[in-house]
Amino acid sequence: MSLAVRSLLADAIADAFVALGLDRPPKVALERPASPEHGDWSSNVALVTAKAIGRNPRELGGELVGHLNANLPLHTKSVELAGPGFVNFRLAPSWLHEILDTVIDAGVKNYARVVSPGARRVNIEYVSANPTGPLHAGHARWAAYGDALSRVLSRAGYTVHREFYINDRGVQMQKFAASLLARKNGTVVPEGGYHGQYIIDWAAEMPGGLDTDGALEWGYAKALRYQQDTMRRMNVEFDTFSSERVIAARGDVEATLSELERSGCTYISATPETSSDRDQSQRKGVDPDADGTTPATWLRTTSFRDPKRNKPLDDTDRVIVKGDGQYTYFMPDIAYHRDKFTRGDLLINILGADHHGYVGRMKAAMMALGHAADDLEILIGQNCVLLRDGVEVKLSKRTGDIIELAELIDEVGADAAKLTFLLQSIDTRQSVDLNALVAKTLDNPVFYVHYAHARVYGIGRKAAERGIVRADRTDVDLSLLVHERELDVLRVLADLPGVVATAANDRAPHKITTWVRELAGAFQSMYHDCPILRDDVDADLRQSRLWLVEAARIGLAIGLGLLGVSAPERMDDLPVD
RNA sequence: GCCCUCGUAGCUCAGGGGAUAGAGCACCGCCCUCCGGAGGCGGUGGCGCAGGUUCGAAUCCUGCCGAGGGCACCA
Repeated sequence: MSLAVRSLLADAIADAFVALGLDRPPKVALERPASPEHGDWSSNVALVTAKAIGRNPRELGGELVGHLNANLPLHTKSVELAGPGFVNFRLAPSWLHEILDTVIDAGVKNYARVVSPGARRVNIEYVSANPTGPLHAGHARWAAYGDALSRVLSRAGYTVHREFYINDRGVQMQKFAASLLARKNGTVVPEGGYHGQYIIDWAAEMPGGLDTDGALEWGYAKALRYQQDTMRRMNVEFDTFSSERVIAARGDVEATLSELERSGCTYISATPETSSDRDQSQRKGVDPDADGTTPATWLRTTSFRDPKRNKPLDDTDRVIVKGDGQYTYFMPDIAYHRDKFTRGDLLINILGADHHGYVGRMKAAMMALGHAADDLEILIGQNCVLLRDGVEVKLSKRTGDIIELAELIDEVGADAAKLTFLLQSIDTRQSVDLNALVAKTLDNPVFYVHYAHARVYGIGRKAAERGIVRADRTDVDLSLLVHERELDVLRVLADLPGVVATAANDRAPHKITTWVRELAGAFQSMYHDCPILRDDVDADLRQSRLWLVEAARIGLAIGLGLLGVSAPERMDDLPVD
């Protein structure tokens, strides 16, 4: 596979340094140049190392090239010096035939299954909507992202546990129950209640005569079932649904609080500690009359530093037990994160940008519990803007203006919905035009990729019709594949292991989307220019092309699988022309 | 005021130290005696501004401008 070629060439360069009487370079980078004129593989090693050893980069590069040309590595046709000192390798197509062999040997199950250096047991929490209503279209981005990231990390050697947190206690639940009851009884929805149409619909469904607790339990069960059903219909999976109630009932909150207290990271005060308090290491006394506030228990979140930025993780300490003895929402959340560490050594949370302020304090809390700052990774995604007729649709359960995720899936299907949300980085705000997504589905990129995959099966069906059988690979001469379009497909396939590694490392599943679209494009071009089943195609060439098609199928299936998108064998609803 | 993310083609976005910045849509040309044209080939068109680091910056750093989101003893 490409990694094999890469390390083979890197070793050859390192050997060349030694042969020239120089120290072996600490690192030899090799990359696939953007322009084919720069060869198949390129190294900047001369540029990087020249200065340290007091040499001119072009001169050093020239010597390396000279040695490499006298001792050509496997597959290498020639080595050239270019630009400011790049060492460029021009390879024979045989390196791509080797890729083809590797892809077919490894298959969908094992090709591009890589082991990341940082791979470990990871717990990924995503979506985690409050059980007070349906999932809406705004949740879709996190569902698609969390699901795809889980798949990518898993292929990169992580052991993945997927999790959904249910906030089934607290005032939101009370408001939800009160809103249902108000609609049921025809009274006015209370201040701060939920106004969505779904409340009206659900209230009609709800049995009569329930008290607040009864309505709460009924509504909770309804919302949870509904959300879980929606996730299933989107093919988004979870291993665990964690209930705040269960965690609290187990006594985890108290246990966590006393652990924090024992750690010495808490203090009791009416106001947050100031730095001078700390310098004098004195406790601020109870100061009840300052402005009527009573003392609370604080977590010293400001005393932990972010090692990456070398800055404090938080700019003020945080209350965990209020003056009235009640926990803040933060406290049970800490207990939940503590619990998650039983199901992973690395925690990943996927949250919307509106939760950004929460990152530092939770990392600090985990450090107070003895974890490293890097053991909790909070991935903040920018929110998604939904447009209808070019106008932004505001989503709010409170005001009642929501677009249900279930409806979105009804209209466009799970695949189109997911791929749409996986087109771009979560660092960028995404605009999704619902009209375009729904009405112009033919423009949706999922169709292009699906079509490529279905076309592979189409070729298979056509071959069967014509009685053409693919021979054993050992009887097929893959070296007949020399057409640029054929080699392009193999070049893209060669990139996949690296793409998987980068996507995992950067937590960026959209890189898989970019790649799979590229493969689909290379395949379509190849299909157009390289006939396979036509009568005028040489029988041996046909056989090698059939194996190339199989490799493309494997790549498409892996890519789609990593995105959680289906890989159809035929396209059903062809337009009527 | 402070913190986070983003500013790349008319639009939606890739590219996130490397040599001539890519794709889709839109627009303009071609290509159906051919394996599914939901396709293929080509063209027009772009890194917000100013400094800095570097052999090399769309990419890293600083400032400014612009967009979005945060800064509770609410959840």
